Amino acid sequence: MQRKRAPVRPARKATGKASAATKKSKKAPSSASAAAAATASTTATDGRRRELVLAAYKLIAEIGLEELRTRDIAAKVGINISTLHYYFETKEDLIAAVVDHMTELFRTLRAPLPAGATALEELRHAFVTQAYRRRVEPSLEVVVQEMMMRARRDEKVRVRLEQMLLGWNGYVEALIARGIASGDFASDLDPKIAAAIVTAFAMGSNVQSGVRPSSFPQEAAYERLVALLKPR
Amino acid sequence: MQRKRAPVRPARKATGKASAATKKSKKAPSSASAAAAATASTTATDGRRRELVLAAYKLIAEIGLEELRTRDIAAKVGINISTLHYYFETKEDLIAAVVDHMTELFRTLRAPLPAGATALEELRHAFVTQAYRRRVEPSLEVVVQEMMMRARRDEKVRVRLEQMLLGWNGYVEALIARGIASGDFASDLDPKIAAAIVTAFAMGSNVQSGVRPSSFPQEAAYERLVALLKPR
DNA sequence: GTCGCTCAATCAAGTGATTGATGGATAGCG
DNA sequence: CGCTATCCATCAATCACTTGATTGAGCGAC
Repeated sequence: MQRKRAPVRPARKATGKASAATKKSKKAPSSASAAAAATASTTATDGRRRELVLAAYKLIAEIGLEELRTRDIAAKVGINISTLHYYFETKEDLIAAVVDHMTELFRTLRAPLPAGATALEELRHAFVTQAYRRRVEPSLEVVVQEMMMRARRDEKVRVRLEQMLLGWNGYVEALIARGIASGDFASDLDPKIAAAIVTAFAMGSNVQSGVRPSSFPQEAAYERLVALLKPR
Repeated sequence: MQRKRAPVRPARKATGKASAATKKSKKAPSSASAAAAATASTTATDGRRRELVLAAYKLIAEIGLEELRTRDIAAKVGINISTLHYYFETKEDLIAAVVDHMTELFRTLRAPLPAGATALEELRHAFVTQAYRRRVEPSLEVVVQEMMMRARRDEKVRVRLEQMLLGWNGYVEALIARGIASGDFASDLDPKIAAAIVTAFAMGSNVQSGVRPSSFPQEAAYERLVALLKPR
């Protein structure tokens, strides 16, 4: 974003272009080779990409995007900076890949939901899941918030984050709609609006907890909010 | 935070210490001279400090803390970098001053509240104020969010932000307590918990709106949330 | 004449990215 | 099978520029 220096020496430009073109098609064979090699694939090309993404993800959680350096990411993986640039053309690309990883975590990392749970139980469970994420993967909410900030200026990040938020709101919306139908939630609720309230609260609650973790009554507030949605 | 280089040449160390000591006492005469000189004070020492803080504040809103550079701040004011360092020993100090300015804006920038408003009207008005701030000072919410992120790693910022959040929550809490007493809000509400819900929602609502401004129903959600607090 | 304010010049440590080369695996050919 | 042509993954070295901070001097005012 601030580097973008024009190529100094136009030599080897053909090779450069070729490598760039190759890189695009490199994502494809990953799943294929993984399926074929089963166990040994973790050290291959796909493994390196993943290692870099994981290292960047952890570093962002530790020191923030503001102080994230490509050298530190490479060092954490134990490779040279040029090797990092072999897998990701720019720092920006790597960050976008981190957002993908983060989104995947956000989607899959959930506390187990008892089968046959009612809508009310499932909405309560959404909070349990939030606490669960904080316990087993405390980096996640930090990285999410860092990316929210970056989304303002980085288009790649914005697009991905928008999808994540839409998916999350959609899930909660469907859940509340189901709860209204079953009588768990007040019948005069608009599912979309109620979902906006719940997700905005959850997000702002995490932000405030980041600044004043001891004095913000996160659990009680969520519990009370869910209760407010019940029929009166 | 990442520079902190030890002084290269220990020469003029006494002067350095003296200037540092002088700087602390420099905040004091600002108000005194301002009161004395009335109009001409804006160009004096106090004016420069203020100019720098305002320039930094605007730059943070435009490009974010991640890409904030002291050179750009100085250039925006039209002065040299060393002059910036004459007023603020470190970048960190300047940022802390920006937080103070931001907090002051957050406190004072409010849509006019009709006299004799009920608690319910005043809570609604809090949302009107939020919209008002977005209109007359759109930078504010961006800077607040940027600072929230930085608070994790910058103690000076964290302390100031914590105070701001406590003040805000306290205001809403008192407001809700008053509303409960007057019958505007449900009697079974815990003011502290309800305030946490309202402020967390407001904050998360701003964050989501930053990423997906068009699709997030900010107004309707706030309106509905306030309605949920009414007696049933 | 000294005190507050300012700047040109410079420092030292970065900072993202590039280059050219190298060891090793794989494929192609006779 | 043996030999070479590619390609993949990697790195040391370096580029061109950035970045927060410092120094020492100049200038106007009181």
